[in-house]
Amino acid sequence: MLSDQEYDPAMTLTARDRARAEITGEIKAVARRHLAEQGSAALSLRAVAREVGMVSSAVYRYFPSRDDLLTALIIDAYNAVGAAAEAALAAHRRRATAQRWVGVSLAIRAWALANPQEYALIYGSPVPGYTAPQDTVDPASRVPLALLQIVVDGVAVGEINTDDTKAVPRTIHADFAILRAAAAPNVPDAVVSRALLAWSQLFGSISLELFGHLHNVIHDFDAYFTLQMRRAGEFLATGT
Amino acid sequence: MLSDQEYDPAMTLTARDRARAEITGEIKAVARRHLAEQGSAALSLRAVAREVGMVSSAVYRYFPSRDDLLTALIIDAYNAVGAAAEAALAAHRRRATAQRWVGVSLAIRAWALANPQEYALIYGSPVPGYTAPQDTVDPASRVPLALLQIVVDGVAVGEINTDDTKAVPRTIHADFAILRAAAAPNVPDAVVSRALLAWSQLFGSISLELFGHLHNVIHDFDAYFTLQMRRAGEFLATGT
DNA sequence: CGACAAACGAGAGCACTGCTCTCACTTGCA
DNA sequence: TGCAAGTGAGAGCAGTGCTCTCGTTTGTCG
Repeated sequence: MLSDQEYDPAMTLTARDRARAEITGEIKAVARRHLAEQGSAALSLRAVAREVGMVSSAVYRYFPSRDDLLTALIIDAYNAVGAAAEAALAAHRRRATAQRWVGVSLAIRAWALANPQEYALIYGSPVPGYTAPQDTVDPASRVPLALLQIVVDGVAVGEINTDDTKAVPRTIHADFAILRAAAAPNVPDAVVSRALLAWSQLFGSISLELFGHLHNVIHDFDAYFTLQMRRAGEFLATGT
Repeated sequence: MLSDQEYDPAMTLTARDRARAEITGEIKAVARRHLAEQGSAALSLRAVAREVGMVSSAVYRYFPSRDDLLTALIIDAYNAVGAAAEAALAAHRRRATAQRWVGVSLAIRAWALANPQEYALIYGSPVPGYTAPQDTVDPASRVPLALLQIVVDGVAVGEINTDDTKAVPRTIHADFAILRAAAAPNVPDAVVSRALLAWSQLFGSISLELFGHLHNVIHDFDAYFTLQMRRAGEFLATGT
């Protein structure tokens, strides 16, 4: 497959660089497995090093601290859930607004159920003392942007009720205006407000379920979540 | 004040029992301060012991493990936020349903802002490997019950729109029936559903704000939260 | 009242953690 | 070809949760 190799970016890299990338990836992969199995608090650099077959100090050549390793996992998690949301968004391209909301919501929840520790890592309590580096904000915004796209498209095709013209507080209007200019053209304040409310619902519903607050209250979580997101989608689109 | 001492329950306890209760309380108080200052992950039994003036092994006479100390703090946190919610519920007794929702919501958020680490402890990602002991479920249900009480009262006085009679899935109907029998008499399925959705909104909004997901999006958080809870209260009461 | 068991605090110790520093060795570039 | 940068190993430090043993204090019961 020589022709393939011509396009392989690894060709332009030195052997050392390739080794470095490979080992970095292996460390991350092992760390991700440990995270999934025991949670972020139990993630130990030394344990990861042991499994990779290195001594702990060697891992520090690749990640300057445990927090940096965790940051890498956080970025990966944001990208994974973001990709899931974007895929669902595309798959439901031709559906009505409310149905798209349900579709993307279900995709996000499915990812969360499949990767609960990663969900907790990014949407649960921030690791104490941990401040999100700038590298995380782009991946972190993929899900909100995907959800917002539903609204933007819905408004564009006239599928979203924009009758509500009640004024919002001045400061909020300013915040919404920035958001509108950046990612939500022609979406009026009331609809932005509904979208944020629906986002809170989605995030809140998944967290309540995953963190055990619906234990012994709801049993058929699949049916419950679908029911609630249908209602949320209807509310988002029609305002009722 | 001899007459006071007659009613002092400590009188019936031995000196050792009183000392034990006092030291237990002191440990908890120091631990709570450490929690508030550095978060749950940084809570160290040894550091607490040092500050209390004991050696670490002595603390184990009072709390069998770090997890048990954390559980005590969790129960206290649930009770604190529950008490705040109940107080707001009582204070807004005579207000309309939507206003009561806003009032109780604001009280819960105010508590969360004043005690962010404790909020994260109970509503953030569960400490990995930590399974909630039975002692936590009663304190944990105080907030949901207070919120549900708004709905129960609203239905009782005919202030909540109960026109929506759309059927919910059978399994969900069963779950709602249990909830209705236990704590929500005469509240129809659709209203229970709206209440749970509003609860998700409340919890989701506070978490999104506190965990930094609205950073650079919303700036006037007070106005934003009030606006959103007004809308949620309206939705809860009227279904629109 | 006096014995005995339970409760208690201190100290040492074990296995683990994140992280640093030093030392050899390898690799890639000038 | 030589030299600096990159790499891995090992020792070590300060901290953690937790256990065990040891005297001492305390409450109860014969």
